Amino acid sequence: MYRVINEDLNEQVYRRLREMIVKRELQPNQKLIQEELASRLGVSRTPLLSAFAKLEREMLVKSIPRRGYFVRSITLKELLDIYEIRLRLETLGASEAARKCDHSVLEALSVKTDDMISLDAEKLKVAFPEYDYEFHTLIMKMSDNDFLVNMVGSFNLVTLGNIMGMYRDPRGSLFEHKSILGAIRSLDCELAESAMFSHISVAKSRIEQYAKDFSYEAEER
Amino acid sequence: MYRVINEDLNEQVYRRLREMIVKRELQPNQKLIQEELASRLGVSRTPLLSAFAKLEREMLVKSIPRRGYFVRSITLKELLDIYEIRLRLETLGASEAARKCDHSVLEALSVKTDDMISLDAEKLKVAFPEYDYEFHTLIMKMSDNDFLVNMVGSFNLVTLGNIMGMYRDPRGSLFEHKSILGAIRSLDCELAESAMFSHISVAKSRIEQYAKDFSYEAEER
DNA sequence: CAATTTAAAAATGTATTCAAAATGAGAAAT
DNA sequence: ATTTCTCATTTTGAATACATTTTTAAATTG
Repeated sequence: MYRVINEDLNEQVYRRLREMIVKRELQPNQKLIQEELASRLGVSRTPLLSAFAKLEREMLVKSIPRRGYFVRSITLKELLDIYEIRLRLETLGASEAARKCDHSVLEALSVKTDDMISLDAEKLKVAFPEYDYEFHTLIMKMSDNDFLVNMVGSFNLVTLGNIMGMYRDPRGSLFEHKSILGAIRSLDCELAESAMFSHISVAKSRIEQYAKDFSYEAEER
Repeated sequence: MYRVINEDLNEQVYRRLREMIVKRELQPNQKLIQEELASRLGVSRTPLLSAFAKLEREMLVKSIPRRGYFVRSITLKELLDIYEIRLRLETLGASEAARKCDHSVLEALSVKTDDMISLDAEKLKVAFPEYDYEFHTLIMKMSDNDFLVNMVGSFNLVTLGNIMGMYRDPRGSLFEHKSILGAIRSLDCELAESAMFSHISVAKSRIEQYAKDFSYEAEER
């Protein structure tokens, strides 16, 4: 009676695998041995293959025919390429979000942001990545452009898996988030767009800086 | 001996299905009966399911658990949403293409464009869609941002399937293409970006106009 | 001892099978 | 005549089965 089945195994396996990759339970470049993974997840290889197909299209996994599926690793160049795209897409999203602003979502997000600000440094570091993903995703949702939600979602996911542990000061990001939210609240499209632009620009240069300092290893393909 | 196997059945089936959808051999909203399709393509349902999974992620197909897969139909709103995204992404691509210009690709594309211009109206109408897809794809390839190539490719595909037969005057597009190519040839990023912007803007308003004139049917979801 | 060959084991790609759910046609009831 | 119910048929979801290829490790060779 209470049961809701709008998710089949395919979908569940897909979500779980995605999570395992993003959280680095599955290492970059690691081969995904089908039997092993399937029994680990308690399913057969069949739903696994559909999940691989989806993950391949969002560049989280790579297929080499007859040799198997591998967790895709991202080079620094690719990470910056993604930021270049985010810079274009998320500004569009922010602008549209300001136009179609849903205040209940907006206020919920504001509260969450304030909550994060009041956390101590240690807790913040742990909780930030997931919050950050949600922040960006929800703003895209406010734009009411499903394609945008989809694409930005999968990019942020790729980003997420790759910048874990290279955040500098999450607190700075939080204040940038607040100004983006402020612009959306006042329905100012252009301001929202430029606030988002500088937010992502900062993140991007943070990565460039990090790459210089710690010579981000460019994994071969 | 001559055989090259870097494509498995999954990939072949995926490509073929994609083509069938874009070329309207499979109608929007049509249910994809697995056994039937599988035997039509001469494969089992297994590779079909992987193909569905990929097509679902690029929004060409929609899954309703326990009921099946359906060819996704695109509403006018969604089509315009896609154009909004193309406007952001392809401008980025054009700008980068001008920065990293590969002259051999550029000249090949220029020749092709001139060839199109010299076709008579009837032939042009037939040949244009495929050429147009190639034009936009190759420019993204010149940008050397794989993610961009991927995303724009799948969007243009969706577009392609939906604006077939609603082109007004392909010849106008061709001259816009020439000015984009000119800007890239002279390595002028900003000019390339703005030329691409106005090209896509024109296409977008053409669609808006078409929608007004012929009341584009907004298919229900 | 390194390089090559060979044979066994493991893993992949794909088809097949089977249980559970959805669909559809006809019978019964209102 | 329309709705509801029943049951056979179709279709899906997911596991299993099997042929082919890849990997591995041992055995052989130079």
